Amino acid sequence: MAQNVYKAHDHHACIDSAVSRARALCEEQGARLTPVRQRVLELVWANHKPVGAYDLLPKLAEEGFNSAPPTVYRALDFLLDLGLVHRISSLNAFIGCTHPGEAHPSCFFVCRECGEAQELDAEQVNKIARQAEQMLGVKVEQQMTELMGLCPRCQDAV
Amino acid sequence: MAQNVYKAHDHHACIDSAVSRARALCEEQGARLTPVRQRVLELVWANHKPVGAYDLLPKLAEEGFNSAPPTVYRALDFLLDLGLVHRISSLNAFIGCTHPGEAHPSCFFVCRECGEAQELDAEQVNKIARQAEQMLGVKVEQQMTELMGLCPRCQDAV
DNA sequence: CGTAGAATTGCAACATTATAACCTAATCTC
DNA sequence: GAGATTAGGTTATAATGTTGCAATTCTACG
Repeated sequence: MAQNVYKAHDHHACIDSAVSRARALCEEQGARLTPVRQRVLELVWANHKPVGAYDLLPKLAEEGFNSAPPTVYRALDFLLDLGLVHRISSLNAFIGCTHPGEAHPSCFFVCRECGEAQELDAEQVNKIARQAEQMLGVKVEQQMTELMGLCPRCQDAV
Repeated sequence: MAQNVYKAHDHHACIDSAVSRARALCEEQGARLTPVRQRVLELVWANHKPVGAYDLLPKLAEEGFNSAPPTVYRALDFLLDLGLVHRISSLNAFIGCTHPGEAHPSCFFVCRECGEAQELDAEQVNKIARQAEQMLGVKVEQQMTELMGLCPRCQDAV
C-alpha cells in the first residue's frame, strides 16, 4: 500500500527521496531533470496534498524562475510522462508519485476536508481492466481511480 | 456489466428509457424534472460519448432554451445529484448513467479514438474502497474509476 | 383562493485551468 | 563546430466552471 501518509514521518526525507529517484530515473531514460523541472517536483512534494498548476506559479516566481503557465505545464507534463507525479483529475491538481518508475495506474484516496491524498495499491483496478478486456474486447492503456471521503484525522476532528 | 455499448442497439430506446427512469426517480424523490433538465439529459444521452457542458450550450440555444453556462451546469449538477449522469473528470465531460438510482460509484472505460464510453461494474472498486477503509481508517464517500484505451471497433480500424 | 417560503431560472460578470503559436536559447550528436 | 533536437520565454487566447443577485415559478398551508 505504498506508504501511509497518515503516520508521522520525516517529510524532508519524502522530498529528498522523490528527487533522488527522479534523478536516477532521468539518468536511466536519458531525460533531463532541469532546474525548473526539479523545482516543480519539489514543490509538488511540499506536502501530501494535490497542488494546482496555478498554485505553483507564484512560488516559482518568488525564486526567480520564469513563471508563466506553459512553463509549469511543461514541467508537469514531463514529470507525468516519467510517472513521477500523478494528476488528480477530479481536482485538476497534481501530486507526487510514491513509487515512480514507468507510467502506471493512478489510484488515490483524497480527503475532502484536509485535502491530503494517499496513494493506494492499484492491483484491484488492474483486475477491473483485465475483466473489461476479456468481456468487452477493449484494450486498456491507462487507468485512474479516485476515492473521496474523510481521512482518519478529519473523522476525529468532528 | 450494465449493458454493452459496442453491440448494435436501438438508441432511441436508450434515450427513452433514460428519460422515463429519470421521471420515475424524480417523482420518487420529489424532485422536478423541468424542461431544461430533461432536455439536457436527452442531449447527454444523444450518443454514448461523454459530452462537454459547453457543447450543450449551442444545442439548447437552437431550441430556444436559455443558454448560459450556469443553466447547463445547474442542470448537470441536478442530474449528477440524482445519479442520472456521471462526470468523466479526465475529460471534463458528462455521460448518462446506465443504471441510475441513488448516487453510486462511477466506473467507465473510454475509447481514446472514438470517444465512446462504456460503464463498468464497480464491484472491484468497492473492494478497493473497503480495503482502504480497513487498512488506513479512511471513510470513502465517493468513488470514480476511469480506464482509457481502444474499444473493439477502433482496434480493428487500425 | 392567496400569500409566504422555497426552488428554479435569467443574466452579467468573473475565476480558474489549460493550450496555441512562435520564437530564442541551450544541449546533444556526429 | 554545424546541424538537429530539446527545452524554455512570451504573448495571447481557449476551454471550463463559478458567484451573486434579481426575477420568476412552484408548493404548501391557512
